[in-house]
Amino acid sequence: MTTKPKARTTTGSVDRRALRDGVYDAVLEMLLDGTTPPGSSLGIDSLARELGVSPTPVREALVQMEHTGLVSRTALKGYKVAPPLGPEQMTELLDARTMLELSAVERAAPHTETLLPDLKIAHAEHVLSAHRVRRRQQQHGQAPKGYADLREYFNADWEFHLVIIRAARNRFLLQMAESLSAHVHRLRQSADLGVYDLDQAVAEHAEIIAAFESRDELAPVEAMRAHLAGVAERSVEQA
Amino acid sequence: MTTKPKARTTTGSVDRRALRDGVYDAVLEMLLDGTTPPGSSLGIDSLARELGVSPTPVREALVQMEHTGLVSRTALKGYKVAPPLGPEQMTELLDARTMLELSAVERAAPHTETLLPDLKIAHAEHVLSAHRVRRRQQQHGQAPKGYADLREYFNADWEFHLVIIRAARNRFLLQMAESLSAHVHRLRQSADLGVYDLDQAVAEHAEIIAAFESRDELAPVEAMRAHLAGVAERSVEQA
DNA sequence: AACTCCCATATCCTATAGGATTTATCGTGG
DNA sequence: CCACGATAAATCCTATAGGATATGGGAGTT
Repeated sequence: MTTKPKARTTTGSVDRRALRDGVYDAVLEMLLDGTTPPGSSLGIDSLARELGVSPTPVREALVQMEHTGLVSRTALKGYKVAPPLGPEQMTELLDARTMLELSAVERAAPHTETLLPDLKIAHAEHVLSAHRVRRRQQQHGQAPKGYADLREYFNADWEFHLVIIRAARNRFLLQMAESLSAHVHRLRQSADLGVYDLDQAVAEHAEIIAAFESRDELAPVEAMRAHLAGVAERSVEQA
Repeated sequence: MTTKPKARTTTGSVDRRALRDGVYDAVLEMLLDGTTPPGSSLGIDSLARELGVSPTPVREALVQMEHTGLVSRTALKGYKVAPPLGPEQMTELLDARTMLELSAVERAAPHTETLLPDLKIAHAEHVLSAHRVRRRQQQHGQAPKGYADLREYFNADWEFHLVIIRAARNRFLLQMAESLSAHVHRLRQSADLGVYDLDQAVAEHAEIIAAFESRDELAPVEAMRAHLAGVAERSVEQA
């Protein structure tokens, strides 16, 4: 499996991506798939052999991933998959996310004119991927099990939020949001959501857009607050 | 040549610090001293030779430092010191910090009883280091030039804020704050503050403590807001 | 039977070497 | 005098090897 020689040299492409970025993506995919149980040790040369590279880029990718909280390192002992988020940690995550996104909406409101087109595009992508997931679910009976199917939907959903955060014109807020994104994804992975969540999320996103279109200063904040409250409710519902 | 490349093994402590952590601290110190001009390239094996280690731990330390924003990496080109914060970036930083710390104060208010002792200790340390800096300034005439003298004061000041943020009992907020700390330090380094700022900061911190002691829910938030507004005012005053 | 000590294996951490790429310098032509 | 191209040095990126350390199992003792 995955025994590709990687075509390492002289690809002539505009990639400009070092090997460590590719390793980072591979490990991230591996973690988000949920195949690796939490607490299992991530051996460096094990990953190196598995990916067909040397330990050095693997080490760098793990260092980069350390700050996301998905892996934890113990000096001279190695890396291991971080334990799953407990109930109180989940509450903390939702709380921090709410704080951050509400502030972002406040700061994005003055730029509603330039924000709305991008937001509508992101919403369309979200709706489309939701349709696709629903179609897939109807075909395969239920529970597509393969997380890769939902991956596209999650990205579209998160992209909707990112568009708003980008409109806040504050790179530190954006940095914080990206720092939280991995945890948000992992939280949703653990919560085996059903098909109803899709409809509700899409509807709440639509209300956020409507709130922005109303040109009311407070409406978007309230719409986002309602949406995140719904997300929190649906998340703890699983636990 | 202030480096001790030897005798790092089996110190008996529970730290278990690998070499890459030491390199990280060394590079951080180097950057915060302000001796390295922004935009200058940080050669990997240059640092390796300078610190007396191999390139591998240097590389890992730089990867770890990449996410703080103090250094920027271009694939296949190397690392360089990040450009200094422009005026709008400074505004963004203060804005993000205000948002974060006000939220932290709100969440810390319910735990005032356990918070106050630690806060008073941190405040005492802050006052002490302020005295020390003032004494030093009176001796050396003015402008201690050596940033290392102010380093202790900055840490004490920031520790005061960290105590409050820790009391918020939200590890993601704390993570965000630590992510911002490097930028805050660098901002203060560029702003060559005078002795009056010390008194004002100490006074405002004391008012924050008084606000917590008043057992009023809103008072601490307002006190922190006033403090951060003062910090912003004194920062832009330099530009 | 339970505990301690010791050793073998696996892994991490650091150092060194080689291939690929970028940047600087120098010479030549317009 | 300026622009352009080729060569050379420096640097980055990756691979491999060796020393140091933690973990697991077995023998011996109480």
